[in-house]
Amino acid sequence: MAATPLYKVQELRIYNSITGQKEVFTPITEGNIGMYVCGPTVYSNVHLGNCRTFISFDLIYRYLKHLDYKIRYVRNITDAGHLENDADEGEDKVSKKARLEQLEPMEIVQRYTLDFHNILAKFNNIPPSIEPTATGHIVEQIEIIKTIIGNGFAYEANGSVYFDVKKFNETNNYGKLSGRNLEDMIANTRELAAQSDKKNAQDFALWKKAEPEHIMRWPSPWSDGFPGWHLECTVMSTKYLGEQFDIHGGGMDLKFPHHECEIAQGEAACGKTPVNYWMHANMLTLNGKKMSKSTGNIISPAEIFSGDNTVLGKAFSPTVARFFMLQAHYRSILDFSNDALEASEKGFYKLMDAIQALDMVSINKKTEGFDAINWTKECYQAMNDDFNSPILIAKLFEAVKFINTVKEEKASLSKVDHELIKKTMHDFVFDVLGLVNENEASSDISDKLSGTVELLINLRAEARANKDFATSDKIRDELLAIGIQLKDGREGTSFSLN
RNA sequence: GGUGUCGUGGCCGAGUGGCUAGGCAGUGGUCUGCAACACCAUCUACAGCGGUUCGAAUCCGCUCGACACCUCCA
Repeated sequence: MAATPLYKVQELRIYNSITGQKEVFTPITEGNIGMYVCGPTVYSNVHLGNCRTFISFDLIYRYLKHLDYKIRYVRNITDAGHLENDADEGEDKVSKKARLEQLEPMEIVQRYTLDFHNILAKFNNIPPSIEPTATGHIVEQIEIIKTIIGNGFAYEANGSVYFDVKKFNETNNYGKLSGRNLEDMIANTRELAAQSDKKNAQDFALWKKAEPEHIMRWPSPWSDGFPGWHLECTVMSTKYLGEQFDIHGGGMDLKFPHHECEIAQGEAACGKTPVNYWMHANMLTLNGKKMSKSTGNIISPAEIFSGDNTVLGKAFSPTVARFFMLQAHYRSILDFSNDALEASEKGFYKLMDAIQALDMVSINKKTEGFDAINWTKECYQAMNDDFNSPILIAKLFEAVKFINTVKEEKASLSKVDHELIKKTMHDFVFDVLGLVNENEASSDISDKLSGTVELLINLRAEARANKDFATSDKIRDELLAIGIQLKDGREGTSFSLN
């Protein structure tokens, strides 16, 4: 195996939500990583806010792979157990949608799982290693409930099983992830509804007895019913990654109660804390407020791609939307707007143009005006500092400026540095950031297109040589009108697709 | 009410004790037949008020404002 380049040996630091600090990342097994990310509940189409979280973790997944870690990435599909409302009163989200649309629950699940995969593929997300479903792990969920009851941290009441938070908190710490303490929570809760089977309002369901009208139900020692929402993640992460694993991710809004409950379940079942590094991706906002299905403050990926929404002035490609999101750090709130997206789009094309130009610049004996090795190191430093993609992108634009200067023949570039810049650019832009150069789309069409445009460029050059500027401008302007921009340079005319 | 995060220039968005963030937009120039692209130069900042410090956008306190979680959401 080749020697690891120096710039890869710098420590990777990850902000751990449970300690509130950036920590040096040390996997349980050297060279291997287990990562679990909470996936969607498939009862409706994903919106752009959902996508941001998965794009954030796609960046993380890609970078860890790039660092040559062997990584198993597990992301679940919640197809049962996610209740509409309060755990005592609510209806299962999938069941409700099925009832409303008069479909089988699994038809709902299939429809929105396909939508989810389709949209994430458009954003060029890499699929996870394993994508397990809650309904595929009912048996395991029943087993772990038995274990938790056996360990004394859960109780059965009227066919349902609840996690005994108060009991758990006597020996463990319920609230350590979200920074709450149980006494405060108890002091601040309203009186329990009279019909509740729970001992305390903080207790959460591990198993729910199904009401007669409830369509999704499975037999269990306690009742015909269905598992609680928090349980599936504990079961599936344990099954595929072990009782303790490296990284658990999800949206910031899952920190409490969902992830807090996962910690409690893991500790109650296995006697040890399940996760070493908790990572939370922040929200995408629209009009300064969180995108949220329940408030309707959302924009869908399909609307971005078609431009069919009142806040949008035009359509944007998936890769531009992805680039826009990666220009903010995953832990920062990002506000969506048409202006911000347009700014990102222009920057994105500038980046792509420079990468193309890199194939055409002239090579000299030595490099002047740029330290390619140091620049490469800085790119890694940015990503090693808790996956700081905005700084990485700022660094990439430093190279863009240099490439353009070389193109102008106002700076020189050596063969060795040319290769390094090219490799670093490609590694980070395409492999790590996961961007797609739309100019190089399908090669067959692309070849025919460039042949056609070359012909027009030659005709225009002849016209210009004859000072027939009416003809030359017509060619230029009409190509621009259909999205092909001609660029006159020292070496002749090139073009790009806008 | 409880817990937490944040307030950066026209817009988006990094940084977090002294050193240019970056992108978009603007202005002046170079290039061009005119443009576009590109390049060079340049302009708008760290919510407010105190404090610590040789030095604070960065640390501390207060005030104001915003957001998130505490019910479902990535």
